[in-house]
Amino acid sequence: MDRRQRKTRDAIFAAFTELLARKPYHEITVQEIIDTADIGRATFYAHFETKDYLLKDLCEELFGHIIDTAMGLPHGHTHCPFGSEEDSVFLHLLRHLRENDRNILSLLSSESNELFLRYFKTNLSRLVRIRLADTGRLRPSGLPEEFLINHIAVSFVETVSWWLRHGKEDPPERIASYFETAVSPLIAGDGKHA
Amino acid sequence: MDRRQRKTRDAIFAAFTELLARKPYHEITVQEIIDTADIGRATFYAHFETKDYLLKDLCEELFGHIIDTAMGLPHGHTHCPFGSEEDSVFLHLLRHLRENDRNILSLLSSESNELFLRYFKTNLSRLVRIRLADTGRLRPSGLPEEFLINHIAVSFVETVSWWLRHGKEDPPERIASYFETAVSPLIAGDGKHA
DNA sequence: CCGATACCGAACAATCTGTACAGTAATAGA
DNA sequence: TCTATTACTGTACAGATTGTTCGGTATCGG
Repeated sequence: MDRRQRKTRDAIFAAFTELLARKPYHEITVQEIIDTADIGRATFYAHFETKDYLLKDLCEELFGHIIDTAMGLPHGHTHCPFGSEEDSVFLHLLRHLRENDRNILSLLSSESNELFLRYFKTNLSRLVRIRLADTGRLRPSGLPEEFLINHIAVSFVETVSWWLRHGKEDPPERIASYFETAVSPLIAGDGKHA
Repeated sequence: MDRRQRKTRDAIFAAFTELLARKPYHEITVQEIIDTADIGRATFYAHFETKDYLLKDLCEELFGHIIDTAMGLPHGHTHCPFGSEEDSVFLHLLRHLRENDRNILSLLSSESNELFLRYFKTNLSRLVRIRLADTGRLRPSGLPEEFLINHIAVSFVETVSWWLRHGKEDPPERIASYFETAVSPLIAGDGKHA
């Protein structure tokens, strides 16, 4: 990809991210993004059809990347579908988030965080689905699979959201344990492993 | 309140609700609302500062009403904080929702349903908080109270959302049981009552 | 019946959007 | 290095939307 394109694209993402930290999404105008990124008007529209598509592309890059990384992780060697507390994917995700890679934490803490939490959830569902399918057996809860996947994904996203709203100082390990406590009763072989 | 005001207000709510069933919130213009409600431009702005405030007022009326009603319900005579499956507040809520009172179901099923689910959650948290405080004891899960309240509220909202996305034909009783299965492990005395 | 109040409808400036176009600068590849 | 291609600039533009103003009319409550 042309170096100019990359620079412009990055400048737009950076400007957009910066603005999102200051004001809600729907109050940000394309004009502001253009001014902040210091680019020509036509240039913006050469890259993104609209502000909504900009958001979409940004989210797909961010969460697609994070989740794909997590999907590539080894699935753990324990009998627990989600791994023991020490090496669960979720703990990995929390640790990764805390590093504020690409300002993803800022976005998830912003006034428009719901937008990002939604994308987070969508991508996370993929991961949960795979993990459940891979490791097979669920506790016989009688819940439809899709319901369960959704429930777990949402629970994690809400846990992250709660983390950011409340004690950001809480270590990822504790947050992960909250999450596990909330959902582990629904998962086979993950009852009380510690 | 002046009869004229009520009529106008209702007309606006009705028009807004109708439009929301057809297109997402952010694609609806004030002009469309005005045209659909068949009122003068200045009249709209005499009632609502902005489209956002219209949404806010509508939601507060809808969910405030529904939750207040539910809060007024007897808290059940069983030992279960949330009542047995047959008379839990949540089952009540599901039944009430199914009646599509004031088109609340349409709104929760619309493309902009996230907007409404958010308000739903906010109001629901109030109810959950009260119920938990009233009936006292939680299962000793070690989770912070606010975390637990949020988790339960979100789980219910997501359950409703799932209900609307999937089998709308499923009876409220079954949906309620899904919800109870998902959260009851966290609540004292509500483990396996059936 | 009458004063108060809500509505109408048209007009208004201000803002934002998305597109077009002609000129300039940077890039990739030979 | 040279060249054809591609991306960016800057301005200008039409169209749409917003929120306000104001004189006139209709409806309400008492």
